[in-house]
Amino acid sequence: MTGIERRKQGRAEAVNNLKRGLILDAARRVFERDGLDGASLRSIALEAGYTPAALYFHFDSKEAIYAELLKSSLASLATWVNDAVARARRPAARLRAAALAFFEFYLQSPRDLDLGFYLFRGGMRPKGLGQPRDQELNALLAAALSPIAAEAEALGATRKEANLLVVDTFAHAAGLLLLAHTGRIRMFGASASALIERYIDERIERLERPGEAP
Amino acid sequence: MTGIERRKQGRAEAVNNLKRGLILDAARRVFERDGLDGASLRSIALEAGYTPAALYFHFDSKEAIYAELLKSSLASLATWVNDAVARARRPAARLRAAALAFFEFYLQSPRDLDLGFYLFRGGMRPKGLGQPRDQELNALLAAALSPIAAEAEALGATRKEANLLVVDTFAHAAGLLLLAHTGRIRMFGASASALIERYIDERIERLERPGEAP
Amino acid sequence: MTGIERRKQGRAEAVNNLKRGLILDAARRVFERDGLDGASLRSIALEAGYTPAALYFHFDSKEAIYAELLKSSLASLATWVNDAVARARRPAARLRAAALAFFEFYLQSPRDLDLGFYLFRGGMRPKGLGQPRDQELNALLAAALSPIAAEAEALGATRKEANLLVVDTFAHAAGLLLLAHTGRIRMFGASASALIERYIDERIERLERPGEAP
Amino acid sequence: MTGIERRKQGRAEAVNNLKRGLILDAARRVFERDGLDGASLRSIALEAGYTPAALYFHFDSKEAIYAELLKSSLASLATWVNDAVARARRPAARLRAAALAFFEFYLQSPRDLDLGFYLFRGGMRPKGLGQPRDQELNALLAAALSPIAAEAEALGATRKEANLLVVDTFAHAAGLLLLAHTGRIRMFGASASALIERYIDERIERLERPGEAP
DNA sequence: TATGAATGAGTATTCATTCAT
DNA sequence: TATGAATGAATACTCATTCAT
Repeated sequence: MTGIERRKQGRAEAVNNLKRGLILDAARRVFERDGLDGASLRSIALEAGYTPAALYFHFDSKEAIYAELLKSSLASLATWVNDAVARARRPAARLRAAALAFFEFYLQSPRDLDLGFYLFRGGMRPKGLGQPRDQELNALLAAALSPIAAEAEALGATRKEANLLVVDTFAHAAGLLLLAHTGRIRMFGASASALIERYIDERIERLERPGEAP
Repeated sequence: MTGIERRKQGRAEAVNNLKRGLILDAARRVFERDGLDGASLRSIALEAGYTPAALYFHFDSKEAIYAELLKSSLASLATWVNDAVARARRPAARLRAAALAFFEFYLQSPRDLDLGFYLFRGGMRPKGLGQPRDQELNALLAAALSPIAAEAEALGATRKEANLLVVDTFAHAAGLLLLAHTGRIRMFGASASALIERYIDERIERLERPGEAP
Repeated sequence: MTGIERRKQGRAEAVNNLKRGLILDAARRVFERDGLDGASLRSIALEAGYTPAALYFHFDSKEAIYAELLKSSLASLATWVNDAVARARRPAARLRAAALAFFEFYLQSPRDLDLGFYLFRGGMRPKGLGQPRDQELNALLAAALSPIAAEAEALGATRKEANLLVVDTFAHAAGLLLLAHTGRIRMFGASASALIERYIDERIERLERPGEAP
Repeated sequence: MTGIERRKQGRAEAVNNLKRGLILDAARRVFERDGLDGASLRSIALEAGYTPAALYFHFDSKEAIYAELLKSSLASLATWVNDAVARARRPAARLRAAALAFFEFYLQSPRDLDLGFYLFRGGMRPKGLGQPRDQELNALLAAALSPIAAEAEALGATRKEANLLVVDTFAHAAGLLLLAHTGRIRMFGASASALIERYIDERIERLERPGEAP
């Protein structure tokens, strides 16, 4: 390949990625506007200024678009969590930061939560997004949560305890987010943020208290 | 209205309720068989031995059927929780029983969980099931969870603390159920039942430990 | 059922059959105009003055419409052949009449020939019109051809010889029709009608000539 | 044009023809694999290692590819028939060989028969493959069948009788092939090969019997 | 109370073809 | 010569809902 060709191809690839990105942006907007069920291939295409058929040059199927959206959502999540962790020093603070970052990411971005639930819903029904894709997304989620486990181990937890802490934290956060995003937490006069903080602090305290079972 | 007319009306209403019940049974079966997405009005009608149009004499819309299903699901939940509570004596045991019953109800009945999530999902998007219906369903959920609050107060918690306990328990259970029903809890080698028990026991222990903030 | 109800139902059924008939007529027109490939469900519906969705109340699928068309085409064929046979007296004349009627039916109605080929084409590919339907249609075709076999037996042929005569006649007629309807017979300066007549007459002559193998 | 230019052009043309051939090979494979309806331009292109658009540099349209395929199919047929004729000596045997070769070519190659029917089907509908192409293909078919006529004349038939024999033979063979390839000949417990042989032998016998009308 | 017929909007996906690069 | 992107029209079929009967 000559230099010119290389540059040409590079440019073409860049354009390509740009277009893919624009389509994904459109999908995000439609998704934001009409919810997951309203986000048909057709509406995504129109929002992006394309014919439905045109999307098939950039994505294999509607599900592929969803998967890509989820992937980038989970990537953002991971970045967000890692950034928060990086700003803290001591393990306890880092663990706390990771858990809170996870929670806050979804608290301020309901659509990402919807997407995440979509991933999970897929698992409820047999089809989902296809097994390989599913595993990839699971791995991304696990990666975003991994700092929690890592810092728990740094605080002296066993690998197993650390894993359980991840599960518990995820569960508690997910449940609170559900309540928060549907306005039902107000029914009880509670604040999701306050509750998740309290939950995490208790868990950390117990981790740090020596000579006690977790 | 004459006596005869009244009796006529009473009979008609009874028949009416019976038919509604049969339709709801059919809906439950379809829903169990095909999941939420596969449960079209058409398939519910056919399962019930009706034409789609006939259902509109008994329910205003497809959503109304869903709402009714949810209502009866929440009623079952309340019964289930109350029965569990009734089998225990001391407040701590009763609280424990209530929380575990809530969890177990949904653990063994994924379709009811789907319905519950559907209710909540409705809240995420603007439409939902209509505000009055929403409030009714919220009240039913709150009622099913009320024993938790009641027993917490019996253990000395303030009204506010009791409410927060309800929220926390609900959130933790919901999160774990999500993980359990999608098989993702296996990813972490954890058991949802064990985790919810541990969570509840800790909360109760803290409630009972005097002189400590919850 | 009361008399009134019976009459009501009878009327409803009549209307129903009428509408089915109108749709089939529309299908025939579209088919005539655009050929088999152009006869989409959509175009049939529009031609009939319906929305595509409406056709599904009268037919299960597009293929069901095709099958019905074929069925009625084969029924017409059978009637046509039987009528021709009935007008002749002696077996030889009846056989001749049957074979020529078969040929002429398709000679003057190219679209019915197309439909018939569609039935056959179905057999080439795995799918076809569904096996039960396929067998029903095969039976209709066989029935339309049955007078040929019957009269051959009346002329002294064995069952087996009679069957082979049917096959030969069908094949020769089908081949000539193909040539005729595509105008290719003119290439050879031949007349399909004359050729089929000659073919049949020879076969009959041989059947009648005693002491000779068929 | 200079010599160099001429050689350049010659080379370019050779490459061009080679590529056309490769595309046609791919088309044959796709066609064999997926049948006429499954053979989209897209799948042909992919099978050939091209993008769909690229095929338009080598063929005017999808129909043009089909036509080319047909052309080469008919050329194969002609070769096959001529080879068979060449192996026989006496006119009667040569005629017989030609007719049987025609039949056998299509008996063992259903896809070629499909293509042939496609050609003819085109004639049923107004469009077809375009008149000039149609005539070319007709001529190829006529050429493949010409030995039949030639040998018939060698046996003493007039030009006209010979032509009619070609038509009859073609028709009978085509009809039997239709029955054979759709499995319907089994319905009648008959064998296409046996029937075509018997038919040909009778015709030859009649040709040889002197003093009798054909 | 129930039906059967009908609508209109919608679904994802495929197709042959065109055109700027 | 070949590509990648795009089009526009088409495909069969499903959906919740309405309405005359």
